[in-house]
Amino acid sequence: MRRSFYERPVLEVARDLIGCVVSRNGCSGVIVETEAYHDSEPACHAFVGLTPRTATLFGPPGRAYVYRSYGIHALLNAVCEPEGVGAAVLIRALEPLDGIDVMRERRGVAAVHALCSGPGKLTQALGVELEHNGTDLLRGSVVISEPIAAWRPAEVSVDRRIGITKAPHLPWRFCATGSRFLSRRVAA
DNA sequence: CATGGGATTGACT
DNA sequence: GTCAATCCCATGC
Repeated sequence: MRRSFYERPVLEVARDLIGCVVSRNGCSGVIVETEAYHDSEPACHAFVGLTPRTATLFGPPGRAYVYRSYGIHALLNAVCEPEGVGAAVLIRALEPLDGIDVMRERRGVAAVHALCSGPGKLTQALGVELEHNGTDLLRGSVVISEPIAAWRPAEVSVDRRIGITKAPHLPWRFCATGSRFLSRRVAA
């Protein structure tokens, strides 16, 4: 993946990340669900401006933005758009590829479709933690790479974002159409 | 310094 | 369907 891939409008990147591969220390999966966040809308953490928390979001594209959600889960994002713009793509679900037994151990569940079918689940399965905030997704310990040949990028479905109270109507969620590894079905 | 709100998940009715 | 766990950090006094 090139740096320029991320230095684009966050909605384009969110759609194009479907089918790409997230890897971390032997575990990997195909991205099947994403959501876009941008500092122009209130659901984005960067809406409040530049603070210690949002510094990564306003930083260079292609880095990981990892934060703690509900005091329990670490959520993984890919920072987008030029430096100075606060925008990122939340990685919401993966189709597991490699290291499935390690993922099972970390997650405490056996079913493959339950390993990475949610933003908090996939970080637990891959061992992504807050210490990865700000690391480079091109060459860090968490890497996103081009789609593999075996995985045919399906059609992409669009839906409203999940679990937010602000700007809930924006159609900024992207899913691999028909995937069995989503966090939720796409609304009809 | 005290308070309150989550980009969630799993357990339970 | 409901609900609590748990902690970072933004905000306000």
